[in-house]
Amino acid sequence: MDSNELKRAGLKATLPRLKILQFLENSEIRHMSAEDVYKALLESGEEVGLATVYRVLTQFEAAGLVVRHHFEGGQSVFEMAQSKHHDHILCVKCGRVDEFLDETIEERQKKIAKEKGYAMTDHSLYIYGVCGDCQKDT
Amino acid sequence: MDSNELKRAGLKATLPRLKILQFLENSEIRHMSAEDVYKALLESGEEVGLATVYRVLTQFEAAGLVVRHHFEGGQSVFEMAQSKHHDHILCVKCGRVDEFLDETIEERQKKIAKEKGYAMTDHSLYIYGVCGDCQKDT
DNA sequence: ACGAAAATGAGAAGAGTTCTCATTCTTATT
DNA sequence: AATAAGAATGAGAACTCTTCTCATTTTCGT
Repeated sequence: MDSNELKRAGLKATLPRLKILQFLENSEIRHMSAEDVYKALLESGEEVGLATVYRVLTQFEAAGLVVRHHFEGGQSVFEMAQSKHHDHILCVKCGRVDEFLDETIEERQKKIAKEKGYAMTDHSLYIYGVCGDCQKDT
Repeated sequence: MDSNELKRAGLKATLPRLKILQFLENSEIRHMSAEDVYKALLESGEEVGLATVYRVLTQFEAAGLVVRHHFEGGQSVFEMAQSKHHDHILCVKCGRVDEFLDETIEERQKKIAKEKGYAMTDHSLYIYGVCGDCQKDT
């Protein structure tokens, strides 16, 4: 029962929130825009307003349930929060997204922030390229 | 005379393009949105349409004269291309932007792309934090 | 089950950016 | 220097993504 997960996050267990959370948890696709979520719910017969999807995803983000990314292309993309932080490498041809974590890079970033006098709050690293499959397709 | 710079880039030396290029070259502020450029030109008495500013900046980007960044907040930010690549560290309070280059991080990224089977085309790294000045202001 | 407070849905509105198309400018050629 | 063809510009419409408004519905503690 996901309602407890919502309650723990300080959110009332409303139907739209439950549907969105379940959908995110069960989807094999890990990175989705608000529109993606909206359409997928529609197709599975669940009616949730688009404004609500945006609102709920923003609330989930604030609650730490999901993480928002700003991939190139302008729109926000969300994924279920995972125990461990990670960065992303994206295929510019097919849109595939892979994840990675590199401790050396993490360390270096902290070091740079310190050197520049910043109290680091966050960082985002995206590597863009052509994935193995797309390299084959000429 | 900047017109040669434009010609070298394969662009006709039109007045709007010259104005925008000169403005970018002479501005102390290095990172500016299309709207910033548009307004600054207006204030200095140079009338250039907003659509033209967007178009020209995109052309400059394609020609390698400027680099486009996607800082958080949705809008594109441009800076004159420099000889050396660099990444950015941004203050979330005052919007200040500093630049850095870390060879270790650069190397690691290439390594990760290779490991994941990607042909790397680009990457973007932004560190967010509170700059020294803003930490003082409580 | 009731009522106060919060959440939702539909559409309007807003921000940033691109598109359309009539007019103007650039440039290669006289 | 004048010309003509093609490219660039400007104004506003249009588009995309996202947030806001507000009347209606839902949630949840009592």
